[in-house]
This record gives sequence, structure tokens and C-alpha cells, in this order.
Amino acid sequence: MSAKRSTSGGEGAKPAGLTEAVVEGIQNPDLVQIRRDQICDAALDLFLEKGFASTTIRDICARSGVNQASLYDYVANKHDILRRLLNKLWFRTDAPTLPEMLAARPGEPLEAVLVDYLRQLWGTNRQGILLSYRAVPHLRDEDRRAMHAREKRMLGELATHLRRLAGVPEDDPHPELMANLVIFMTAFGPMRDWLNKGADPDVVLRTVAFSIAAMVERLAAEAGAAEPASPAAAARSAGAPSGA
Amino acid sequence: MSAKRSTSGGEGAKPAGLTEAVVEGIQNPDLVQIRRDQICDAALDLFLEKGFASTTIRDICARSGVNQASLYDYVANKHDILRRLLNKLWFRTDAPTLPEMLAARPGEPLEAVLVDYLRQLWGTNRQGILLSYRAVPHLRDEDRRAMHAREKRMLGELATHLRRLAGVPEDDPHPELMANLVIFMTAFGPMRDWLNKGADPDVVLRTVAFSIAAMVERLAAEAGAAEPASPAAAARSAGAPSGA
DNA sequence: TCGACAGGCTGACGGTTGTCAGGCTACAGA
DNA sequence: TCTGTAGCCTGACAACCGTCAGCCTGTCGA
Repeated sequence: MSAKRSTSGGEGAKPAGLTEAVVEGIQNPDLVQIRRDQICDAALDLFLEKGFASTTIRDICARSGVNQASLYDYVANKHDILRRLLNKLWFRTDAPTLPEMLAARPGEPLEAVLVDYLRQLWGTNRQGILLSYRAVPHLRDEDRRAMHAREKRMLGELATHLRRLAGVPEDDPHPELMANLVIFMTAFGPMRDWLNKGADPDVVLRTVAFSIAAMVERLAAEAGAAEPASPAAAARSAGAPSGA
Repeated sequence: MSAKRSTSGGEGAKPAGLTEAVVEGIQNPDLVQIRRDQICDAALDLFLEKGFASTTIRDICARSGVNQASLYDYVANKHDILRRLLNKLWFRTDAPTLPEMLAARPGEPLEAVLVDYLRQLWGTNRQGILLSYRAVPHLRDEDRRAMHAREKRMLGELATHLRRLAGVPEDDPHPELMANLVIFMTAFGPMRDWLNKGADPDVVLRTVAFSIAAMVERLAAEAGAAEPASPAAAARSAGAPSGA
């Protein structure tokens, strides 16, 4: 063929993920899938090990066994690899988000749902969590906006659930804040596991679920105790001595 | 002088921090200090903006106003800049750690101490927190070990406090786990503040203190309620349906 | 046996990186 | 005015980066 390898920034595949470049040149779709997986698997390990910027195409080729020139038959460039990884790991559609899981199991205790959610998340997607936190600074603006949009949407949904669970009024800002904190805490396991070495992973996960439930329960308790109830008020009445 | 610029990996200055390279060549110690601060200030902004690996010496020179060749009169290399930054921001001795603050204010409610701790930490050292989380993958093994050692020590001290506050027995592993979680949560403000845009920083901080206090209180409550009390037991009795 | 062709590979490109040798400037003391 | 010298800067280096044109190899139908 005349133009063996042609790359364009055309339409991506995923509905809500990052736009993957279209790379033409190899005909066999199965082969393309196999090689892309090879490349992405190797790249993921390396990105987490050395960071995105310090990982070179040569590193990825060495680990994946794909030739340096051939690599460009399967992915457009280094950023494209990162985008595909995030689409696979962070925009995954095969696992429910926390708000989705809460919506699907109404009435069940928060803690039980959390335990199942964390078991699924930490069991199958540790690397995705780490990547999503570490790779953001290296994304192109457009991609970063897409990730932030998804995060904001999920946060809003979770806040709605928490507001209902804690029974606080519509104008109380704490559910939003706490939703953010909860999502942050769901990254705890993968991000700090080197400090939990030797601990049973299931105990770690239950402790986080336990802690989140405790937070929400106390928010509910404060809301139930008449009007001046809020974390700020609680802190004040706890006797914080320092000035505002 | 014959050897105008000589660098050696000799003894560093800080007692417990990372070993800074000794760079000789400039005589005036005040000037050395001024230029080093210039360099480190510029580098910190850039490291947080673009990441360590993507920041070039030329970037740092452009922003700091220090000449590219002169820079090597004041710091040994790029890694040395990172080390000096971490010594200033993460191994700082001018501010108490959380366990130190708890030890200095015994009997005071956890939540009140947390509010003051977070106010000090998030008020003066946001960048230090971010840097310490993002820069670890780029550290030399020896430096990473030093950071991990400090983290482990602080974790142990905090776990002791939590164990006392919650009144759980010596062999219960939850205080260690929860100490790790608490330290993680003290990074929440700086790490997720783009999602709290518009929220009062003081409310954010109080909400985190409130949440941590709730966790510890519930741990205490479970411990007080006879023997089978533990987050794991609580989760089990909460009716988690999925298998172990 | 032979060509067509899909896919792999060699080797090289222009650009950027961290680093620094050695020349330059400005000023203090004689 | 001359000279020594502390600190600054020009210009360059070797190595490495992402990327790819164009050639090579192996396979398969005719």
C-alpha cells in the first residue's frame, strides 16, 4: 500500500472516555488487539514504576517485545497509550461506580455496600487508581477536562446519596465535601499499601468501610440533633481553643 | 582556584533528612543561600506544575533567573534540588507532626487538636504535601528509604495515641491501619482542592477533623461493647452478603 | 514456482536533555 | 593603573528522546 501507516485524530470508540487516535495500517483486528494489549500492559507497569515522563518508548518496546517501529502501527504515540490505559482502567464500564452500586442496592447499610465496592475495586483495579492519580499532570488539557468532568459527575451523585443517608437539608454543603473525601478514601488501599504490608487486605478494606460509615453516621447524628448541627458547630463545641 | 567547581556526596546538613550534596566553588555563604532559595522556589512550582521528570534544568533557570551554568555552582544536579526541597518542606522541624501535637496537648479532644493541626499544615505546607506524594517515584532508593522510615515512625507514634484514645488492646491491629488512614486523610485538602472550589477552606478542614474523630469514636465504641468488637465484626454484623 | 502483500525490522532523523569547560566581567586591594 | 579573583555566562558535548521511511521476511493463493 502507498501510505502504510496513517494516523488521524478522528472519532474514538468509547462513548464517554478519552478520544483514542485512529491508527490504520494493520488489517487483522485480532492482531491489533493482541499487540495493543501487549503494549498497554507493559506501559502500565512502567508508568507506575518510573512515571509517565521517565518511561521511554524504548522501555515499553523492551518490556512488551514489540519492535520500536512496529509500535507505531498499533498506537499513535506515547500519549495515546496513556489515553487507552485510562479508558480501560478508569472509564471502565464493566464495574459499577460507588453511586451506581448504592443506587442498585437501596436500603442496604452503607457499610456493607462499601465493603463490596472496595473489594471489587481494590481486587481488580489497583493499578487503575494509581494511574489516575499519577498521570493527570501529563494529560493533554482536553483529556484532563474529560476526567475531571467524570469525577465531578460521580461526586454529585454520591453527594445526593449521602445527603439522603445522613438526612441533612438541601443547602448543607457537607455531603459534597464528604463525598469528595469518601472518593479520596477509596484510593487509600492501593496508594498506601506499602505501609500496610503484612496486614490482611480484607481487614484493611473493612476498616475503611467502617470508617466511612462512622463519618456518615455522625453527620446524620449531628443533623438529627436540632438545628445548630454541623461539623463546624461540633468542632466549636468540642472546645477548639484556637482562633478562627 | 584550580578546581573551580567540586561536588562530592559528603555529609549532609540536616540530622534526619535526605543527604544533600556538598557543592563548593562559591565562597559567600549568604549568596549561596539566596541563589539556592531562588532555584528551589522556581523548581517547586515547576515540579508541581509539570512533574519532576518533565521539568528541565532550562525551565528552572528561566523561571529562577539563574544561569544554566551557574546553577551547578549552587546545586549538584536536578535530584539534589528535589532532595533540598523535601528537606525544607517534608522534613521540616519548625512545625509539629500530628503525633507530636497530640503528645503536647494530652487530654484535649482529638477533633480540636486535628483542626489546629490541619490549619497549620494546610495553611503553610500545601506544596510540601503534594510534592511528597508526587516525587517519591523519582527519588533514589536511599532517599526513598529515608522518607519511608520517617513515615513509619510517625505512623507508629500516631497508632499509639489512637490505641489509647480508642481504648483497644495492644494486639488489635486497627489503630495502625487507622493511623495510616488518618495520615492519608491529612493530605486530602491539598490533593483534592480543585474539587472543593468555592468551599470555605476552614469548613473543609473541619469536616476532615470531624470525620476522623467520628472514626476513632466508633472504634472506641466497638471496643467498649464487649469482646467481639472490631470493624471486621461490625461489617459482618452489618450484613455484608458477598463471600469472604 | 512465483508474485502479492501483511507485518516486522534496521537504521537514522531532528530535536532536547543534563552537564560543564573555559572565557568573560566587574570590582577590591595595592 | 594594574592585578588577582569571585561569580556569571556563552557555547558546546555526548547521550537520549519520540518518531518513522523504507527495506526485509515469511506466507499463501494461483
